[in-house]
Amino acid sequence: MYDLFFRKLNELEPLSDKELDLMSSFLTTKKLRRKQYLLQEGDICKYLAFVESGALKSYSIDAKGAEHILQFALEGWIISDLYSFLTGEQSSYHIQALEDCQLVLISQQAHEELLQQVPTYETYIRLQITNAYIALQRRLHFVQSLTAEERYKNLLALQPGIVQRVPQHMIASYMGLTPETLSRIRRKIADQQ
Amino acid sequence: MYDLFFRKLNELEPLSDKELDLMSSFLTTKKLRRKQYLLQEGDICKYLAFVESGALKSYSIDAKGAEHILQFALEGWIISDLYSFLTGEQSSYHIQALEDCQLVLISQQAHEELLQQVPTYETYIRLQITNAYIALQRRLHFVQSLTAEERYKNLLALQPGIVQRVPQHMIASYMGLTPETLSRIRRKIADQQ
DNA sequence: CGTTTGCTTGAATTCTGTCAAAGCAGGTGG
DNA sequence: CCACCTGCTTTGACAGAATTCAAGCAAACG
Repeated sequence: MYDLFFRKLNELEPLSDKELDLMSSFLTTKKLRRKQYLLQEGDICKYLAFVESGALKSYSIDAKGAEHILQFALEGWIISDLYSFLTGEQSSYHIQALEDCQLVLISQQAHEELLQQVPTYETYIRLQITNAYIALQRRLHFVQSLTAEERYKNLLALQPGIVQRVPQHMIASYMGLTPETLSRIRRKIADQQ
Repeated sequence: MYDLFFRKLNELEPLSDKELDLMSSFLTTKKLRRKQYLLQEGDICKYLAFVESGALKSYSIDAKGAEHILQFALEGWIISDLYSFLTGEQSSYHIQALEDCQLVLISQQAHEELLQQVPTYETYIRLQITNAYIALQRRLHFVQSLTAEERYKNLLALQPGIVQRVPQHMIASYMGLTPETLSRIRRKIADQQ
């Protein structure tokens, strides 16, 4: 149930049996079917969700009803609305399964306890948040300095898994483009070769 | 010298004299003249810089030699290249003073020590990083979902201090626009009224 | 087998970037 | 005190990129 999650932590530092027991006692698991929601706008985000298997997206709906994808999460990733999770404020995002998913849920309380009691957890989470921050910064930088075509090539190179598994119109939404524009960019890249 | 910095920490939790002494012993201060650099591309970022007074920008230079502003920092803000600071890798950013500045510098070593020994520091930094992450997320969301005009109005509403103190072509760079486009947007907004 | 879902294409329109030039301070030295 | 920089902003004309709206096509699904 917690295979991949424990393996990730073990890669940082071997976990004692005591720590494993402690973590098992605080964590829960959840299955989501394709299209089911982990979080909806207006909810308070109660969990960090570690993805054991499957794929999810987080997105918001703007004033005109259009969907804007913020993040995808595949196996081994964590997805959540960190803002809502940490502050207890209402979320303005949705998190939805793109495929059937097996998740490990970390509640706010579990998170607090584990930060205190399991140093490896603390290291892992700090690393994840730092990486998330850096990835976000890089993404913003790319949006500002690269053309859409360059950004798509980048995504192909850096995140091939996502491009393969996620419908193209969602990639477009993630990139801040219309599906038509992305389709034309792909056409152009194909013609170049 | 550390007035504003200590005041910020005190707002979270009153600091003991012992903690104040400890912090003073680890922190250093630095003055920067307008246009001087705190960090240049290729350097390793050795400090978190808390701004006591003045203003700075962090930016990168792209393949075509164009400048892209990532962040501004005014009094009470922290500026750094978190990635380089935390990992020890070379930075791909520059940090430069826009006005004469008075800074509090937190070295990597000081950061480690203070995280361990001053709980209020740990709380403060965690809060800052979380806020930075959330702000970045919101900014990315705005870039994807709002028009340039809407984003500029947003900036005026949320960060009036920056718009007043920073030259307009830098605001344009921060927004990922050319100065000409921003000028036309301002014209359009003015005409609406 | 019909419906849904996703991808592609075309034409018209809007937005943004580029290049070049002119205007407008504030500051400096003569 | 004035003339002249210099840094910054504005404007115009044009080219290129992305969006919008509409239509068509193919694969997947119940």
